[in-house]
Amino acid sequence: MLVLAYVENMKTRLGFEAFKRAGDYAFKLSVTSCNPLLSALVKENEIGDVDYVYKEMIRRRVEVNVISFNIIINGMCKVGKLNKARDAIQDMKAWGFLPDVFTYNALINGYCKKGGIGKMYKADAILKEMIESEVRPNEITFNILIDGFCKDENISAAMRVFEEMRTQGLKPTVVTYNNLINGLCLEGRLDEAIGLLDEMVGLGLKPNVVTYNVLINGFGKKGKMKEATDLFDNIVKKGIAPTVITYNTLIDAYCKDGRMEDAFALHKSMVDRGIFRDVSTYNCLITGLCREGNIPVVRKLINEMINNGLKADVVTYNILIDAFCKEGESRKAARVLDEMVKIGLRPNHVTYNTLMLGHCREGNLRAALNVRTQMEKDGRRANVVTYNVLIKGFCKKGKLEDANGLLNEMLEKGLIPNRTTYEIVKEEMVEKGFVPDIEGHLYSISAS
DNA sequence: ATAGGGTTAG
Repeated sequence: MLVLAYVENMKTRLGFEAFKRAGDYAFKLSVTSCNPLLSALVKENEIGDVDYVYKEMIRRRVEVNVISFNIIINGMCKVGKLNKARDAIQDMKAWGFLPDVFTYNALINGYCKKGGIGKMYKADAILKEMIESEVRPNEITFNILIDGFCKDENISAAMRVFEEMRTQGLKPTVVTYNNLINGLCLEGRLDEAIGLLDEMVGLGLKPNVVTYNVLINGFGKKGKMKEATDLFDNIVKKGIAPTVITYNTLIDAYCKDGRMEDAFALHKSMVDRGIFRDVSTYNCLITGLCREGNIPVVRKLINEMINNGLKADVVTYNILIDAFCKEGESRKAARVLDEMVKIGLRPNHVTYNTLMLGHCREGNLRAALNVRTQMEKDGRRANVVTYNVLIKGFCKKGKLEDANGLLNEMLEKGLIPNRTTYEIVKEEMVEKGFVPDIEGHLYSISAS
């Protein structure tokens, strides 16, 4: 069977083409080749093609099974198409398949990852729905929830899920501990993170490279470079192979600490270890160099990156735009944005917001507003950061009425002000005697 | 032939 042969050889595109060529002869296709194809497409994030294969499987009357549905539902959840996932669950029921633990885990994971307010509440509701349908959650279900609460900066809720998991007789795994350690690290609670590391070792669980990566990241972010470096040395001593992420994490920490020589030493040693540097490696180094104003070496690095077969990505361009803006060269930054569009990269919210911030810092509100128009033409809607940048820009120019108008506009659009919004309004408006329409509203935000 | 964790920019 051609489709399966291609997919097994990691030639997903060819497998997909063979699927299309197979025509209407169902006997040529079976679930044993369609499911691996679906699975490969999901891994490559080709959700449009997943949708196509799914519809065609139904149309051609390929026999589908519960695994087909689970792969499709997981794919939709991974790209945040939660409503589509729910539709697929209706389809699977109509076909006589009941959702199982894979189906529910995919859906819970989708809600945990999608972000937005109340997402964990929804994830919790699905857990209840799952239990009511007599599908038992497994350790993966709990790991997903723990990670979700940690990313929601709700460690205490994550700890409660951790307890619940044990009550259910499920044993925590390395992933469970990694999630919790990461949550604590991101909150700067490093002592507690180390406490959990000891606890997991005490239980006979072996920390893996991810455990070390999250710890290195946690200590690095706090500027505790001695500890971060020791952890890195520990990995090697324990015979655990560092990955490109381990290197990137430590390189980034050195760069932020202004230790560019140490960062470049690591960058060099990656070659000796046979670890391929990726765009992130270069982006970390370029950020560090830009901060030092060392543009000649930035150029050299970009050339090296291209020679290694890597291409600058949106993040690379965002770094360069930010660097020009910080030098008071927003017009040059605008040209960098044009250049990225020319080579086929689509600017994201960060790109536009960064450039707008640069214009605002130079007091050029017109240019900032033009960028906003450009961003909306590009189909990127203004977000909270966009408004924060503009509101602060107008305040700095003494145009408090306009800033007040922007605040109202932001609320009308259903955007939720964040802590930065609150601080800008407090420092730039309220403390200067101007009372914005939504002052009371903002106080309730700052309280939460 | 199906699920969970780690790095970068405002």
